[in-house]
Amino acid sequence: MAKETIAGLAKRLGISKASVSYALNGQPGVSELTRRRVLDLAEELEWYPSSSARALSRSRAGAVGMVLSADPLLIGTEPYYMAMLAGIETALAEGDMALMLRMVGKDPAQERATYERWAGERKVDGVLVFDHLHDDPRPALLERLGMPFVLHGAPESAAPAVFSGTTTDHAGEAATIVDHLHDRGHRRIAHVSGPHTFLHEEERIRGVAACAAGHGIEVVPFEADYALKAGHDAVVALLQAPGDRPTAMIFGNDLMSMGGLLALRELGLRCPGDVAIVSWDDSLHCQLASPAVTALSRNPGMQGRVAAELLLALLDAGTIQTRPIPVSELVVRASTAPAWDALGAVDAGQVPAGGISPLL
Amino acid sequence: MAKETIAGLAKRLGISKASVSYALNGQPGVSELTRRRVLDLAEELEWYPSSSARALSRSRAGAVGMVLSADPLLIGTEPYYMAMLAGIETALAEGDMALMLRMVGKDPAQERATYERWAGERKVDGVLVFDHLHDDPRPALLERLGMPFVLHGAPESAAPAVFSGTTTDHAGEAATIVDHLHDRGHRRIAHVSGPHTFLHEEERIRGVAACAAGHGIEVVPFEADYALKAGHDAVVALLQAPGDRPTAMIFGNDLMSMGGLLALRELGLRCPGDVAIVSWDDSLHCQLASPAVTALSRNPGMQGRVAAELLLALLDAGTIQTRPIPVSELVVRASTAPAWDALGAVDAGQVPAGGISPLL
DNA sequence: CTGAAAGCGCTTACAG
DNA sequence: CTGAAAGCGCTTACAG
Repeated sequence: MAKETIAGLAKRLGISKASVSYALNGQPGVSELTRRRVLDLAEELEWYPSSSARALSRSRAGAVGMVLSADPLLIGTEPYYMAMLAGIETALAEGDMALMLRMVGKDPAQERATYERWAGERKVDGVLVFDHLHDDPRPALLERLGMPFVLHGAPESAAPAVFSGTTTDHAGEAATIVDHLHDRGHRRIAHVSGPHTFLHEEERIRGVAACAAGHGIEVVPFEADYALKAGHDAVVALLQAPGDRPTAMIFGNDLMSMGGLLALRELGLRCPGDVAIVSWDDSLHCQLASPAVTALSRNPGMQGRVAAELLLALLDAGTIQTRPIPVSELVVRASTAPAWDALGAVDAGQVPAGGISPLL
Repeated sequence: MAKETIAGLAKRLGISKASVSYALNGQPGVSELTRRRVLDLAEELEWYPSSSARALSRSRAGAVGMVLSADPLLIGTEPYYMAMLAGIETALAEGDMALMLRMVGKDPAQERATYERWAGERKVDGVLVFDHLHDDPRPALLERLGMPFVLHGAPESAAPAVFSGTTTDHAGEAATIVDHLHDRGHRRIAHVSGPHTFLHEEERIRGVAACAAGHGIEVVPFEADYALKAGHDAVVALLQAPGDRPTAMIFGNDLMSMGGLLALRELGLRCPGDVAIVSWDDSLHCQLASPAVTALSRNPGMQGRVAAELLLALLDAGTIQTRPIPVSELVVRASTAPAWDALGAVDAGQVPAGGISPLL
């Protein structure tokens, strides 16, 4: 069977190609009767218009691109990405847009080359950009390429009105975490962040410092790189440093939190007895750890959905807008249990009463 | 600046569109000098041929599709998928093919509808199909749609020569696991598998049974659904059942293994002292657990790469072939430590000496 | 080796 | 409301 085309349908129905097209696209110019006949025939034949022909004549690819630029190892172990992808794809599908995914290592040149090529080939109609960097070159590049984009996770303060993006209240998140640690009696804490090149890490650091200052809490900052090992090494370094040691530590993601926990065990320290832990990102890892780790639940699926919806609005209506990501919620677990509660859980690996069921 | 086209380049160079096209595509029909001039100009202008125009005239989309059909929750927490995606995308990019990703829930109708639409719209040139089912309707559907595909993970026994696919030696994997447990002295084991609708689970069950029979080991089969809770509940059910209880358990994936571990803790049982555990899938969860869980390392990234390469070969040359996935390796950890080694690690949560460093 | 022309399968003014 | 025609930007026989 030869592939059906719009011309074939037209001939079968004894009408013109134009009428078929109008009928298919819900445009005026055809009678209701004709429209129904076209639609019925298309369904009967299981026929769909060719996407490339459509793309060519409409000058619209019908797809949105996304470059995941991170250490493949990190991407594979960070549940964050997959959950966000799911949110993005679901929202795009509802808007009848396909998702084109490209994974490159932590190589800015490749990400840049991908955008240039996509723009040149008009392969995608827009892109989703993540992990806003300090002095991020990507907005300017995309602007120059004429490629619509949405920047996810810009700080509220730095939200420029010239392009679409989501914003996160990093200071608010920081306050949630620091307030909690203050409540638990901590007066000296360490903050193991991700690389300072990420704008959101700068904002978090600022937020933690500000809130801690208000409480009279001392903060020891420590820059790391989101890897498990980095969390481990940070703890070792922090605890070997001269001076009072911190009684609590904030880690920039779940992987580093796990590394930190491992280090504490190695050093024979108890969590939360000797050092409490908070993760700036929740995941199954935090839930399964012993002790389970208190974490900021950022709902990556919903974040992806919001970003995707902004891009759809930009492409459909040219609407440039900024939308705040709903505030994250702190899920309190055993790793920051108050001393008296923690008695039964200080030994890493002991499960505090009631610490399991919420998972199942 | 108006968008450049091939006609524009031709005019600038004073040659015909055809020559530009030949030069661009490395085809004969142009002098080396002309070819160079074309390529140089394209690079200077940062110009790329329109993908939709190309797709239309070549009748080739330049993209490959993949539909991830699983519980979003599972997908988000199963590192397996992301790692495989990375392998797939990398291989496709090398073959100059884009990856179109669609995520639908565990809904066969949606997966089917996606294939029908992709085929009708000629949106992708081929698809990658995963999780071979018992009486899987997808091969026949794709065949009918004329959509090239590669089926990943068919059992070696059931590898039909009519379409491309990768095969896994499930029986071999089963033997690796069962042999190991036999070595450790286990004579009664439970096998908590995924749903029997998956062909690979049937094969695993058969393989475990066969190998166990050879060793005189008794196997208690138990069907579950890959979720954390399922692993937990399986353990509870298995240990409450009358008769001798198993001294070791095999879980179909890492999530169920974690659930199983939680259940053991709840029940006050020791691992591996009372019950040893093996996971039929490795991941960071297995590595971080206490005790760390012995697991079959299946290298999802490489599996994705192999499947993608088969699809590229099929699309480029029409080559239908079957390729075996290299055998998986068993990573032995504390959860199956021999009794004497395990003395220091029986208490879930205690870290066996040397159990941490390999991670970091 | 090069040029003029048809074709890929749609969409969209423009007349009727 | 309908039809004939041009156009989207490439590729590819077919003559020269």
